[in-house]
Amino acid sequence: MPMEKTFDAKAAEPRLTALWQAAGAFRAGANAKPGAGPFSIMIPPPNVTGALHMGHAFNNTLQDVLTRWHRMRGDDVLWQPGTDHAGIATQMVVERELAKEGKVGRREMGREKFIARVWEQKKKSRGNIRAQLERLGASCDWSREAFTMSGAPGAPAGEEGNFHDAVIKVFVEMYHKGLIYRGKRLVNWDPQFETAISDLEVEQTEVDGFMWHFKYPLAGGASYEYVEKDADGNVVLRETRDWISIATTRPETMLGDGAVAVHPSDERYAPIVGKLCEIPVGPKAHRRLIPIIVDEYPDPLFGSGAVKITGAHDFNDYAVASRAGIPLYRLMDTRANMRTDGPRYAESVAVAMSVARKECTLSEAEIESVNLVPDELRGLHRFRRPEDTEPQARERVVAQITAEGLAVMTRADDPRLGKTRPGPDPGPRAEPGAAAGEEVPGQARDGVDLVPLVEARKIMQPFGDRSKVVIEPMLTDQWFVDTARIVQPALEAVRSGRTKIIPPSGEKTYYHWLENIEPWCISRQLWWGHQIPVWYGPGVDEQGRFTRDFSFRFCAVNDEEALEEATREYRRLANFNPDEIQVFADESVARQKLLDLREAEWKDIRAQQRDEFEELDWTVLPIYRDPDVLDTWFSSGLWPIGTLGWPEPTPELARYFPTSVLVTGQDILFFWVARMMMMQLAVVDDIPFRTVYLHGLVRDAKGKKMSKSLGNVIDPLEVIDEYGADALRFANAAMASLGGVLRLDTQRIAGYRNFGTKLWNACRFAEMNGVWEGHATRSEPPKASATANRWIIGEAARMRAEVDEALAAFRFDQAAAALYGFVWGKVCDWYVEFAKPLFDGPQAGETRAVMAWVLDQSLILLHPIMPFVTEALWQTTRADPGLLCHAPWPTYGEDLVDREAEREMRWVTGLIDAIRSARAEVHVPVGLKLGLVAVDWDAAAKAAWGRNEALIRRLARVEALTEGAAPKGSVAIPVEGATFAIPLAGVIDIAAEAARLQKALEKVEKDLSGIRGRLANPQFLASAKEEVVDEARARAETLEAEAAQIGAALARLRAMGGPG
RNA sequence: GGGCGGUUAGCUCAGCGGUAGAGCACUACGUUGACAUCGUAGUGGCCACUGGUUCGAUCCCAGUACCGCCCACCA
Repeated sequence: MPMEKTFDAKAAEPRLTALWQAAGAFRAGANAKPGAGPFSIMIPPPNVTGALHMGHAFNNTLQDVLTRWHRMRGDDVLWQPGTDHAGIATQMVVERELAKEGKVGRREMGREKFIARVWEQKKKSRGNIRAQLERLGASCDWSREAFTMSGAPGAPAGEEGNFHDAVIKVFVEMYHKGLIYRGKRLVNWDPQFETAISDLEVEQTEVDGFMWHFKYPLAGGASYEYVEKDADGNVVLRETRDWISIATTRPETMLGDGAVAVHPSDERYAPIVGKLCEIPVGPKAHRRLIPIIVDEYPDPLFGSGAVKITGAHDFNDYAVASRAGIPLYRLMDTRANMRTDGPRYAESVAVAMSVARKECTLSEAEIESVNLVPDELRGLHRFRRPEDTEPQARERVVAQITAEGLAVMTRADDPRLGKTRPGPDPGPRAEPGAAAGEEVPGQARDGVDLVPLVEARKIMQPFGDRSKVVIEPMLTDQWFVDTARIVQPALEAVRSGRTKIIPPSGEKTYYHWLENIEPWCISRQLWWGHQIPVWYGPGVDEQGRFTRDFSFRFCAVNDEEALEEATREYRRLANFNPDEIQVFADESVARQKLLDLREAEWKDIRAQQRDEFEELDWTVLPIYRDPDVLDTWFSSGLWPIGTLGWPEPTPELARYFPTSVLVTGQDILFFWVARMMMMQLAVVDDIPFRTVYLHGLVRDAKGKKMSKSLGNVIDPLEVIDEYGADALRFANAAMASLGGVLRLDTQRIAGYRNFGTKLWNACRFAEMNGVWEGHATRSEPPKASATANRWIIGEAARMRAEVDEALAAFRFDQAAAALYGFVWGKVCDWYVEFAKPLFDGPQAGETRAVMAWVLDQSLILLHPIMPFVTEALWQTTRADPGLLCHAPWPTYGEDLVDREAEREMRWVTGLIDAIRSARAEVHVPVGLKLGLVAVDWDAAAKAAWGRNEALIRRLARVEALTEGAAPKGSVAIPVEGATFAIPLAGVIDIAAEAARLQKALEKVEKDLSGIRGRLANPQFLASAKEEVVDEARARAETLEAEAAQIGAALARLRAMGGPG
């Protein structure tokens, strides 16, 4: 059956995928030679409900190239696939689905049902990622597909696996080593998902914002002399003030201020340091007073130099407040609405005031219960969102202060005011300027009118990377990994070179981050994830009485063990009957249970005798599990060992860990790579991978980030539909130069599709000429006598070396370039053309054998990058093919390079090029066959001609050769060791030929003058390396000869008496 | 503000001490025993700028400008 003109990727790809799968071709260890060393890659797990995007396509192409390459080389290969449960992202997807289906929300559903629903969703989308990766040709071992939540409680059948065990085990161990701790800290709070997130999940974005300036009156009407000086110390302003000026971008947080801070060196405020000032919000009768303190943090040159300190809602303020012992007053709830809980405002203020006056100190819990939000602001959102029709807390606060005359005023024409007034918060995606409320109405220009100073300015605002809402710093109890204590080995592993990061700039970034690492907040207030294995029970006070604060903690691997441990502990403390301790899933139920106990039962249990104790109607002592789940990155941080079965001592773990290479985007260097390094080293005391290959973000052809809103997203599956997976893969490989920006251009993909067609047609040509008949694949080339055959064998050997070298150095672009250049530039452009005349000659047999070998090598060496078209060709061109993906990778060296043949082919192709070029320049019709005259040639040229005459005549389209002087009206063809002439009397324009030769001569002379100049410089001769000098001499000789030949031709032309 | 990159043909990028390269695009010609998803020939570059090192710099060093990315951030 004759081959089609093009490769039908659409039909072939599924067929080949099935062929590979049926053969188990990608199983761990498939095609491994006896005694082979391991090569393992862990896939960066995509989100389980996700879809493959271009970044994945790129990333997985590179992994697959490496995997296929090593597998063909006979290494013991594992490419471990799997997916990530992706806490926030997946929970978001499912909640959205629920909303779309009009079903009850997550909270109404309850935790257990909701998690079951997420597992359903997982089942639904299961196979998506796999199918998409298979379309790309990814040769993962799907029989080992892993999932970061496998084996978790509630996991349905088919999700057995022990990844969950691994995660819990690590938590428990780290807990007991003190590497994980719980604490009340200021964390980044996402009010959309109502969870804490880590620093890395916060995006700082510049948005249009406003800065308000307010007066905080001094307590009791006190006043001071405010003196402002310029840089030279001259007094520029002196006035008596009974207030201090404060600037803020977040007026609503004023309610929680604990102090006003100034720099210790700031003379302006020295007179009032230590005094109290008034927060100008809330009912006048209950104004709160706060101290004016000194701290290094305020910048005297910025704003008024005085900063309000809101320890519970700002990271810098938190640090100041901690240093100064200023209480931290939380103002908002989990949705960033102003708190509605706790005592009324008046009562809360009274408590806060007595703290400020140092009349009493409060415990953390007591501070927590204080709600300083004025009653009329309670329940409002922190600021007005687009969907809010009414002013929220921020606007109300501003209005109150302004109405009271405590806004700092300025001339209406103050340029700082900007054109707009504060409106609803625009969110991060809004266009610049969209923060606009209404335009400021025209003002009198005489300078008399004064308006509140509200500066319009760009401010950096933190947004949740998934929710895109403004992050609120919140004071909450969270779990942290004490990263400072596990970071050193991770740093050391890279410093020492045990793990290598490429490109090297990645190492610098890695060091920089790890050397300045912050504690890692690992608890998330979500439901989908690994629930933290910690249980809380009632505490026991010094008198041995139970307390209601659930301050006892037990860390264990599951409910049963937690119960056992709790029993042990309570028995020790209170001689307690284990049957009476129960685990509750829900904190509030547990607390209620505890409240239900009669007051008597609380009293001094330890003192009770056992029998007395039993008389009490004591039903149960509740303990409950921490409702939070772990940060997704905590579990994916264990991906390398977790997928290999750890903590079980599996053979795969022994075989494939540490893994060979991690291929991933540099955007998750911190999120994932650094954490895997730290965790693997902390848990199993070994590096997770020997090499980390980092690549950039895939962008569109113009270098823009692909995004739905820009509409420039290129779907890899659509690309595969249109051009085939091989084209996309080749484009990906070709883009992958180290450290470059990745711009994906569909034009380029089309070009590589054409490359596949080119290869296809070269094979089709071979097939039509019976090249494959009786051919057996072998790594050593057949013996050849024809120069072209000897030459192409050497070219193949060079290419093979280049490909191996490039892949070993992760230079996928260079490997791709070498293959492209060989297949198209050497095989198709020259060798196939040479073969045509050779097939008619005495060397037809050897030529067929060599062509078969050369195409075999092309298929083998291209296979890692273009698996489909190469496998398809492999299958169609031989009777008993086996699988190309298991074909042995060649190892022959450059000893196959035949220098003699190479030199001769250079001469032959040079002559052909020169003739073609000359013909084109003097406009000889392509179809016209011309005579050729050897005007002058040496023995080598004669011999080369003799051996390759048929090839030259065919490709240069010339007739038989004659010897003799250049005929009148001929074109001169100077080549090494010979000058040829093409008789064109009457056909050519002598002037045009003269111009052509003149141009050629000028170029040669320009080159020559450079080299002569260098050779004439004694310092060059003295300092340059010997071979450089020799090379220059040789080059000069060649150029001189060429110049002479052209000169002679020109002279002949002139002698002919032409117009030139 | 700190860190890391980049600036080479119209475009996208290689190269990185001694002849400036590729692909695409462009121009002209072309149904030549596989391929028009093609062939042949060609046009196109003070290798960002300024200094320095060197016999010699696109390449090494310093500075400048512009462009990216990451981290931190002034209330």
